[in-house]
Amino acid sequence: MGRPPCCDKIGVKKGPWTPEEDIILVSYIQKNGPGNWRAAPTNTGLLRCSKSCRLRWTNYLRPGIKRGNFTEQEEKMIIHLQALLGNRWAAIASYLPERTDNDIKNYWNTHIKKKFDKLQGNSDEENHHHRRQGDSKGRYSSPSSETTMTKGQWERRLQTDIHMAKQALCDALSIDNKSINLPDLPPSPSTTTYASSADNIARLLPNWMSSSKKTSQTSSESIETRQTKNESKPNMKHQMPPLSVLENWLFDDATTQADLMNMSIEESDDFFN
DNA sequence: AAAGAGCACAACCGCGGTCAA
DNA sequence: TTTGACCGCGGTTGTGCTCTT
Repeated sequence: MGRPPCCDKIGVKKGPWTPEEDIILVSYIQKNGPGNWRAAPTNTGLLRCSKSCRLRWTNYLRPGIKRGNFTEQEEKMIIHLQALLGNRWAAIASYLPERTDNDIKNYWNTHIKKKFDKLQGNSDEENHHHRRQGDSKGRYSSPSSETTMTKGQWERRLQTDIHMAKQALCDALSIDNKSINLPDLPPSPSTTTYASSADNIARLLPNWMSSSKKTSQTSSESIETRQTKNESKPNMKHQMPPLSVLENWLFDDATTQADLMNMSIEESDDFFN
């Protein structure tokens, strides 16, 4: 069909958000809740497209977002979840509720990927395993992109990767179960720039915390504020299973996929040697 | 102190999925 | 069944900041 860009209207503002714009958007969401982004620009008078409003909210203004450096445990989680899920940052972010998918994606691209690049040539297994993740989109979302691979082969390869990733995640979980519960972490050092601190908005809007449905909203509680309106529909990001569920799935699922695993072992020889 | 390089991250772009008419 | 609109996601880019020379 060819959809025209959503932001090609004349007069739609682009670029960094100003504090004033943030306040307007937060005020609007405070009244109406997140969702119905289409109506946000018209109802608020913001010269922004709906997409930009949604992105600004989800990546920055939303309560409960933790900023600053990633902890070692978070990094470990990201690495293993990425191995498990591929570049599905939103899904990964659902297990790190205080981090946005954008943050995780950026962190992966700027930090973790470099670490693996450095390891190239030193550890074959690591390299094979993780380098393959880099083109996961092509492999998983578009099997046809590999010209010689049949659908069956592609599915088996996917199962193989899932199996390997599960093993890796099992290892990580058994190494440090504490990390699963995302214990209280010391406040991360926030940067000084405006755009890196959502607390600015909270300060600008003193009623924000108190007038929301949950009166005393802590960082973790704020996750529940996402369960509003539009978000009643199934959405992995907002119906995040507890990590114990992930653990159970990891261990229980192993039996149900026994056949596939056997198949995968043969396949895996091709991929990891 | 200045200039260039590299880094970090906010924001944009384009595509796919979903749903209603 | 088709079409169009909206939403969400992942990849990519642009820009400001920091580091190095």
